[in-house]
Amino acid sequence: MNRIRLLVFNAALGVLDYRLPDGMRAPDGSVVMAPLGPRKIMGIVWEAERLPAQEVPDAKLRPILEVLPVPPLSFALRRLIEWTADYYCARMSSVARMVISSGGALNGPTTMTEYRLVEEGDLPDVRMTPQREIALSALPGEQANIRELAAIAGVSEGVVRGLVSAGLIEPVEVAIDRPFPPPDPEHDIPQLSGEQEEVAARLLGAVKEDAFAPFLIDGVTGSGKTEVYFEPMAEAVRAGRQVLVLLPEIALTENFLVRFEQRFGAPPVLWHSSLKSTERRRAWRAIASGEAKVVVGARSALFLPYANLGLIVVDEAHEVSFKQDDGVRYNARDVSVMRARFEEIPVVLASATPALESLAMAEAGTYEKLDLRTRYGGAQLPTIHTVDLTQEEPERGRWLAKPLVAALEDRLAKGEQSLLFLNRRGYAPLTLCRNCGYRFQCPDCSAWLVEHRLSQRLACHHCGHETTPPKTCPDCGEPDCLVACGPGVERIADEVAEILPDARVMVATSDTLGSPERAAAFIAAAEEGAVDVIVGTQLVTKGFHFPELTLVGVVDADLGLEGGDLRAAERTYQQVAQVAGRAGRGAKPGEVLIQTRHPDANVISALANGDRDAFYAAETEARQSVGAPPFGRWAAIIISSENDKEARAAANQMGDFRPDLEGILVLGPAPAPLALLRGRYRYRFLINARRSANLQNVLRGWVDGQQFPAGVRVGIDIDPYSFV
DNA sequence: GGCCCTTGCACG
DNA sequence: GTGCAAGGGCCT
Repeated sequence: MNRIRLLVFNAALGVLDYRLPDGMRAPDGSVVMAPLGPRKIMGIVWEAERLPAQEVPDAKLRPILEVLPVPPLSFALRRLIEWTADYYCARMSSVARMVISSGGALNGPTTMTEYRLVEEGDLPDVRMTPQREIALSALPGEQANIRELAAIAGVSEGVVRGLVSAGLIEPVEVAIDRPFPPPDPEHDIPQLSGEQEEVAARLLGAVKEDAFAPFLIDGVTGSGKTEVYFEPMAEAVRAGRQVLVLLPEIALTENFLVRFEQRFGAPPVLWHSSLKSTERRRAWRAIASGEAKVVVGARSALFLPYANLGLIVVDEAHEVSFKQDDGVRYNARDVSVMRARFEEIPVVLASATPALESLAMAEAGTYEKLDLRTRYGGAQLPTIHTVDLTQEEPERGRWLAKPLVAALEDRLAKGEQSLLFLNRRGYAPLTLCRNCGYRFQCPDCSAWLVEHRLSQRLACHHCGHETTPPKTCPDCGEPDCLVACGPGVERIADEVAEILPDARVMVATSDTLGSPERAAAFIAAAEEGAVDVIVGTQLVTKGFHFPELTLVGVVDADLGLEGGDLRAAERTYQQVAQVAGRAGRGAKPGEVLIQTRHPDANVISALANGDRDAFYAAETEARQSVGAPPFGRWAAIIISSENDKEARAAANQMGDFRPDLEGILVLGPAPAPLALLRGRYRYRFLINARRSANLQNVLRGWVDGQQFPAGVRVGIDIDPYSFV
């Protein structure tokens, strides 16, 4: 009997045994289809001794149906799946799902059908409807499958199908195995500075050695980190190996891609969540076959089945967006290092403001730290001043203090660019009724609706709920009584337009730069000098390089210190330092003005004095005193249900069985700061543990030992970044 | 008795 | 996750 064990793609089932039919070969890591009752299920062949399963007699085993025509998942990737599931208390099947993230890539035809609008000219005469009009105006230039087109146009699939049968949208066959142009490592080798050359040479050596080696590039903003890590990438490509570059935001890739193409003469293979299904299949197959040499992706690219990975680079490694939730709450920075360990290859974390955890690893000698201390091309680091808002209070309804206004006027007169940073999308974070005090709140979340004046809507930033702002108060019925409270980037842009009527102002947020095309257009406009003042969120804190930008204004440096961030001080430091780094990257020196109500706070004074070491020292001490990372560990447990009573009862029940162990402190249950999110009521435990404690085992034991009603969900977040 | 809904469990 | 069978309540 040829028994095989499968990790199946079903969270509840987990592991099932099957029979391998005679003559069929399925080595460990093979992706297979197996029968399950009347249905089919996908699974991965796994080493039986590493995957515990309930014993089942031979007679009950059914034969698997087929082995899918893709390379088996490697030994290293299987170990990574196991490690990730174990460390983050996630199900292995959920992690495996991120590997097989392109369902269609595994089998099926090598062409797919996409649809696009028929060219002008020979349009058949058809009945027009409002929905069809919307589709026709939204779809020029788009080509995708029906579901994706419907999503792009914001109409139902039926409308798109109707247009297909009416002959206004035509099908196009697209081959999914079209090759990607290979990057040429010798295309345009740059002239590096002495300091850059040294770091590049060290990394290049590591790629040649082909062994696990974690590096931390600690380079000031504008020091040319990208050019430095391009060289070991080129070396890996020369050796026929694949390279993975992780970037925190898609909006960043545009600028990155231009530089990449200049260096390598061809674009890299992209991987991010907004790829269309054909693009996704094509990239997945090229990655699995080894044809994709350089993959540039968001965090989800980390779990792809690279055939022959030789190097991982994590740029802006301090970024919090690397820690998010795609079904599994994992930190891409940390998992990258583990992947490199299993693959036995070098990994490079690059940042101007490394996380305290990363610096601690470097200090302990686990990571090799490589410093870039000077800006490339002789540019100077900007001078930084604080503006004390308690002394220089802007008038009511205004947010820019006099010194900042004067500096903006000065730059405009000189024809130089300015950047105003405020980490708040939209026009105003709260809208209320002047008459009765009614506040617009999301029906599904405990959060205010944010006014977006450009798009004329009130939106919840947590769940996506939207309404159009009414003319009268929904509570008291009073007309013209709604007032915007507090600033968002749109409001700051309005204020700039009032103060500087001649200035060309541009808002840069995920709302305005959401797509790669719009991001590219923004960058082009800024580079051409077609913009005088950029008002942006964290999206503009990194990655951009505008030589004429000489002034950076931080509208509210205290904003990040509020709210539920476990590393608020560090995050504020990083954001402000990063955005400050946008100033004076060309020949002209830069200036940074930080508006704050707490100029004496540790973070702010460290920023103003350019004294990073002082900040990190103070932060280290603060973390040490409360046992926060890297000195201790945090975990969060969120219990949620659509029914508040049920959620509270479950949380209290969890509380009754809280672990009482040396070295583990359990706080809670308490309503989570976002007590209602997407219609679910949420309660939270925070767990602080000594490094030596086996935190994951304790949490698993605690959670698994309990039964809850069907509607209750319990989520474990290891190394959480926020309280919410 | 028939019908519908909920619940529990198998599914390898 | 999903389908099916068993059990219970309630209508005809």
